[in-house]
Amino acid sequence: MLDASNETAFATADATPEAGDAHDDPRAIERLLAGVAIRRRMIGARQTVFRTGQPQSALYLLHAGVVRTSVAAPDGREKVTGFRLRGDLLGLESLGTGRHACDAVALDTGELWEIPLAQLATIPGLQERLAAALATEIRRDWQWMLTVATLTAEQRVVAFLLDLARRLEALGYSPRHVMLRMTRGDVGNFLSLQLETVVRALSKLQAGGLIGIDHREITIHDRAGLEAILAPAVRLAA
Amino acid sequence: MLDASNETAFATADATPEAGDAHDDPRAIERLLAGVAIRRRMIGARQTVFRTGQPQSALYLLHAGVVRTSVAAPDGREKVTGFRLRGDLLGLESLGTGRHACDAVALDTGELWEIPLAQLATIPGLQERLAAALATEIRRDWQWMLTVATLTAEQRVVAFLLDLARRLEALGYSPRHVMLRMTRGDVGNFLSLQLETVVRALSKLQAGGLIGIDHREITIHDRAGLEAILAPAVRLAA
DNA sequence: CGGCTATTTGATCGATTTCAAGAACAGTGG
DNA sequence: CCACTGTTCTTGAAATCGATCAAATAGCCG
Repeated sequence: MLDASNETAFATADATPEAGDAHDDPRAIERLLAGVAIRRRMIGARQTVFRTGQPQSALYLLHAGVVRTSVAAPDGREKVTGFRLRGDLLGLESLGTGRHACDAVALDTGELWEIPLAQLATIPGLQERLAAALATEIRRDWQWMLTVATLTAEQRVVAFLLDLARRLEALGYSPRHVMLRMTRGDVGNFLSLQLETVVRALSKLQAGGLIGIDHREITIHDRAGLEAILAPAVRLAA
Repeated sequence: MLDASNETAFATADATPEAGDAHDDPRAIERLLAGVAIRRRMIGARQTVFRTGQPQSALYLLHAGVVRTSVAAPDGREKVTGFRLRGDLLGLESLGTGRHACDAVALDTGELWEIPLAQLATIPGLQERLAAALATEIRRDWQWMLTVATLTAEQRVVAFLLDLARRLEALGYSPRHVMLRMTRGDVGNFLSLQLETVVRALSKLQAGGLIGIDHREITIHDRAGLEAILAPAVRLAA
């Protein structure tokens, strides 16, 4: 039978969609790449890793920095699909098409490890891990779809902060200090909110003493309080 | 080489997210399975193919019928992630976890081809195709996220109808007659709308002579007119 | 023939968007 | 080093689209 470890935890942590995938050790893929010819690429803020339509020649393992991925319609409508941190693979969504299917833009300076597509089949065990990484991305997307579709503006912002704090903590950073590398507009786009709504939600959380705001540096003062904001939805289960 | 037909068409047909993946011939995977030990499984309306948390032992190739996939939070909040038709693979999102990550429920009678996970590695060329299928699902999800996040209620309903019509046409059905196997509530959940909003949108389209409604059977009277409803967004590009 | 689910339409409400305007900040070049 | 310029952030006020509440009808299934 199933215990609470995976999917239940996944569901409980619904507001932080990636929680259930802790078994995807960020360093697992790095280990697989030992001895493989990898090109390192440094990247500066606002530089693009790749753009929609460009021929895809490699996957990129993000080794440092933060990258925003987004899809866009020809009329300019745009949707941020995620913010990628160290250990995340970029370009997975384009496998099988030959061309990139999204834009990937660095939000600060970073480092990418380039894995040529030609090498993929030659690395033992990588195929299975790639499939697993793709599946993880799908589950992540679905959890955010659920979050965006069912929570209020304030709850979404809280879910975003807690998710980011958790991911940063997993990478060894302080879970209390969340440095936003993206604009309020980016956050809003990701959460399907206007940037003013994000600002208001953050202001309200600050006014309530739950967080501190210093420009892009968010300090989490009351984690339990933040989680309580997500709880009303959870409590309905009782 | 790859011409512009893929991603460009993908972008232009943004309202019908799966348009760009026509190269994913539904029968391509069926061909790969020639000679492989496949168990067929018939399924009736409202029966579940699998549920979140169940051990995953196989992938399922949907050979007939329509299946609704959804994720849920413990408090009952639920999000429909897609409606699967003939040729779609079920269970991809769970690869690497050992347990199913969503619910899959048949909306009418259907037939599933069961591909045991143990067989996956033994079928030549399937690994690459699985990765491609997973990537296609990610792009599909992102396009719907974009659609839901940026279009009005009426536009979303139109996008849904056109997408379904296109997919059914690709399977050999009439592009004029869209048989909805799901409830208005299901459609609304998928589009992040209340069922009443879906009803009103459909009623308005019918009043405008664009479609005909006979319970779950939708007849598309004016395809160009429907596309024009999506056009205002597109026109902004000029 | 019930009993339940699904659909439809109307009326009202409200959370978020939209519009507006000022302030703070960051990057740039002189 | 500092002025300049454009971006980002913040807050207020008003408007709106879709949600919510309500109720009647119609199907469907057993």
